[in-house]
Amino acid sequence: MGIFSKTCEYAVRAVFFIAQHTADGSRVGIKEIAVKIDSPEHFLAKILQDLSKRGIIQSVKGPNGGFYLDAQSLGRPLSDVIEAVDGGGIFRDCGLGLKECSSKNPCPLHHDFLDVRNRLQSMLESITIGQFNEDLNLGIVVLKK
Amino acid sequence: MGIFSKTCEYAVRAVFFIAQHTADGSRVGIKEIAVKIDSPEHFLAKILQDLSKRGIIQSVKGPNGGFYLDAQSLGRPLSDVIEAVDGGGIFRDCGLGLKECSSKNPCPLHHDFLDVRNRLQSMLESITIGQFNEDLNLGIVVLKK
DNA sequence: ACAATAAAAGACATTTTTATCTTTTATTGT
DNA sequence: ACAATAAAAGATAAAAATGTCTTTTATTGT
Ligand code: FES
Ligand code: FES
Repeated sequence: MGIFSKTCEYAVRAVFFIAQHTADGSRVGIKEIAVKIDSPEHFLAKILQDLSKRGIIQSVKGPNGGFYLDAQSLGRPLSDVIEAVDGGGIFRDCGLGLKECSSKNPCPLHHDFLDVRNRLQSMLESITIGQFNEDLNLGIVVLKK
Repeated sequence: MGIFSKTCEYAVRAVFFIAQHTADGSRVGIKEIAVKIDSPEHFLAKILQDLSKRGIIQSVKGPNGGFYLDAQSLGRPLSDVIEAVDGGGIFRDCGLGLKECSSKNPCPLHHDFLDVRNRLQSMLESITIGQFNEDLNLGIVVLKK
């Protein structure tokens, strides 16, 4: 497994895809998303249901329904998606699994890990979901394979 | 879960503990290790068996037996333990789970992730298992709680 | 040789993650 | 109202990670 859970990877890829395809206010369906980001449809559906309940993404049922992002969602930092799915532990927890991670009670890796975690966090906090669209639309980045 | 699997966390904590307690050539038993690093004994036994087979740590059976580290093992970078347990994916794989992670086929996070991964890797490669002993012996770092 | 010791190995159980399928509910256009 | 649509919700299932227990093998000291 990578840094994030597979569930989280699907979530981020899906959110990017939704952002890219709904900038104009339209919606995109679960089937298309699943195919385009290469994820299992029904599993992804669960993930998006959860994100929808949390207000990270928006959805409407029925004809022409689907998932989309409103202005507020587009303005969220990507870290919100990560936290919603995997929790914020990755930004805070000890790399060696110790319960209390602090400078007063450091494990051998504490200080170095702090640096890595902070970098990861600030990177994911400093860019919004919407901002990725530019690169996606320019075709210089990709969401599949 | 943190950056590493729980299995990997146990492994690293155990290796540190072994290093600290066998600098003089003695051995330390699985029961003591498990208690001191707060891990399930039999599960940890499996992990250490594997590390022993791979030559990352050393072991001898029988009375006064146990686990220890020879000079070569003490000189290994910590990244060797991580790779043995979790594989090297964490240093190489795409943060969004794409199969081919490269600058020619980058996901939206590729460049930022590259930086984070490289930092993590160089940090884990640049310090040897034995080098952690100083801090451990000085009591300024800890392996439990 | 023998008994004690401690890791290695094997078998099994639980939990979490990942995945699939079916039914229900909300929405839309006619 | 009605039929079509698409997400929400529910029920299972498969796979992987994590954890426990028992038996076997190698080593040591006597
Ligand atoms: S105590 Fe381990 S990373 Fe802080
Ligand atoms: S393609 Fe995603 S991190 Fe490289």
